[in-house]
Amino acid sequence: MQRFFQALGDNTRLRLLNLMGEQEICVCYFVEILGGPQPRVSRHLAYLRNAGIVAARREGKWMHYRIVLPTHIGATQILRQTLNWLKEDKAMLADRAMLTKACCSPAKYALHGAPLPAAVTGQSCESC
Amino acid sequence: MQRFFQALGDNTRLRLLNLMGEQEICVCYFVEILGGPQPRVSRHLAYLRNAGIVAARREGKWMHYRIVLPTHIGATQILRQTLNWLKEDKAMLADRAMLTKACCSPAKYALHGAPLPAAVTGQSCESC
DNA sequence: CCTTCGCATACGTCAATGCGTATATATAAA
DNA sequence: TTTATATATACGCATTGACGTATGCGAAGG
Repeated sequence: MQRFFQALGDNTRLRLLNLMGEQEICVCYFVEILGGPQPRVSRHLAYLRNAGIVAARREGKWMHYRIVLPTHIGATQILRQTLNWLKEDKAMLADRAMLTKACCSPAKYALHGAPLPAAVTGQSCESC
Repeated sequence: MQRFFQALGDNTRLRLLNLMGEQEICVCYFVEILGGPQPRVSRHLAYLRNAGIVAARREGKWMHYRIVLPTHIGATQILRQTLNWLKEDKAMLADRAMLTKACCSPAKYALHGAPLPAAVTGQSCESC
């Protein structure tokens, strides 16, 4: 329980969770959107993994992360509430916007050949 | 937001919040029930105060702490959910039980003259 | 006053954690 | 098999935070 809240007590990890939301996301998108060096993203993902909040799936060279809802119902509700809270935050909204725009200019975000997240695949983008 | 979760990411602070619940509690009860040295309680209360989660009120020599619901509705819901989660925990339940029993044997808990918490005042205790 | 009591803070120490840089690992491509 | 790409981990460093002990501060009572 303590560990659960500690995992949520970091802005980078909150950004990662916000980007995952309901869907599975490739690590390369995290790196691109957060903007910092790649090991930072990887370390925070490992932290969330150790806390049991996310799970990883390998697909070729790429790793996809997704949120796994906790076994305890109370923790699940708190996690959902937290994700809803993140939706109201302006910076978090900007992050999600970048994820959507990635379908328009993958080259711009240096995502050459990276698999598109589920929400982007087959989705129309108004700025295209 | 980060700060909010960091404040919840410590077992001692969760115990303090659990004891406060809906009511105002005197610091001496925290010290007695948690069992450790007094500065530990005081420091964690200060942490919660700085995070804006609790507020203090002086009454003579005694300090009373209470939970203040955050201005943001989302944070309030998460805090409530957390308190409900604490209610299911066995150790937390034992803490609250000690608070109830305090009305039966204040001498046993070395609470000589300390003001009784609101929930205990005028409340009948089955073991008396 | 001066003491006592309840609580807060200062101090030093130690473990945990975040960071960037460098490097290891794993898969795919050439 | 060599090389490149995607991700993870190792390392050293700086910061945070939890701890116990000692001390300061405010309020009550002698």
